[in-house]
Amino acid sequence: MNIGEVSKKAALPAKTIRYYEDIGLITPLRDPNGYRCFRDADMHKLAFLGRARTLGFTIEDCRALLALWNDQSRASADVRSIAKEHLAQVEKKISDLQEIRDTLSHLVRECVGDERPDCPILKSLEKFPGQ
Amino acid sequence: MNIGEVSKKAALPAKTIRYYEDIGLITPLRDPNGYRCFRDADMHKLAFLGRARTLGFTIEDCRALLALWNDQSRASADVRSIAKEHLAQVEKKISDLQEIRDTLSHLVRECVGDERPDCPILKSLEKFPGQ
DNA sequence: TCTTGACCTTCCAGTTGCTGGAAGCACCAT
DNA sequence: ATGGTGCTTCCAGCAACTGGAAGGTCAAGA
Repeated sequence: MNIGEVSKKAALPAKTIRYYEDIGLITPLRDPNGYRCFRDADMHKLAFLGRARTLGFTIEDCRALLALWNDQSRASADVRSIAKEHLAQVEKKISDLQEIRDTLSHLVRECVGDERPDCPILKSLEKFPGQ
Repeated sequence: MNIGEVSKKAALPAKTIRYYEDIGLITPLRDPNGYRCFRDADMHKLAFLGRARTLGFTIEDCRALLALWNDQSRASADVRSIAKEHLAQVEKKISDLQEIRDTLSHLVRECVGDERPDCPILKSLEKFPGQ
């Protein structure tokens, strides 16, 4: 399989796939003409990567998960701890964003948004953080 | 005021303040010795920037907001539309993250996390996105 | 056979918003 | 004079790609 076909099947841009090769996440073979030649195992890895990335795992998380995936003797607990750690980060991010959303929607609600220059949003932004 | 004092008052790293000058968000004067010399107006702008950034506005948003802030004839509606747009992005991000959290916490709950190599998290990651 | 166009290659630079570090003045206290 | 802190500039790097240039390869059609 050439990169174009793989790109479609794995729903990843060709650029991204080449990048993943650059940083050593995958190692596709090469055809005599120099084209990358992807086997099923590569496809599998890319699908794995695509899924893990959409779940927000970092590239380094992905590298660790791939290693565990390839390790027949891995402990399920190792994988779980990576996922749990990541889950905690996601939850933190959600609550941070919720706080931001609340502040913003409060500001937007307060602002009549007309032609007058008087704007409560800008007024509020003048304040020091935490004040 | 030198950069150190400003850095403390505005709760922004000196590096960040220099960076903001580099990209033209602020233009502090200079003392004869070459040190940056911040006036109250600069402090104000930095406080504004700090607050807007903690609310997740991009630098370009901040540039636009600062311009509106300095524009006596601005319409409150212009500011409101930036804030609303940003609010929509924040809400989108929250719901994306919530979906991710749900998937992840489901996976983590499913996984017993023991010494055995059998791991439902890795199994699930094998699937193509959307399958 | 030639040409066209799609597809592939590599390499370099840019994105966002800083952050770290090196090398070198400036200033103040002892 | 010396030490320590604070200031300056500049260069490089982070994550995770993305865009674009310059060029090789392949299959189909005139």
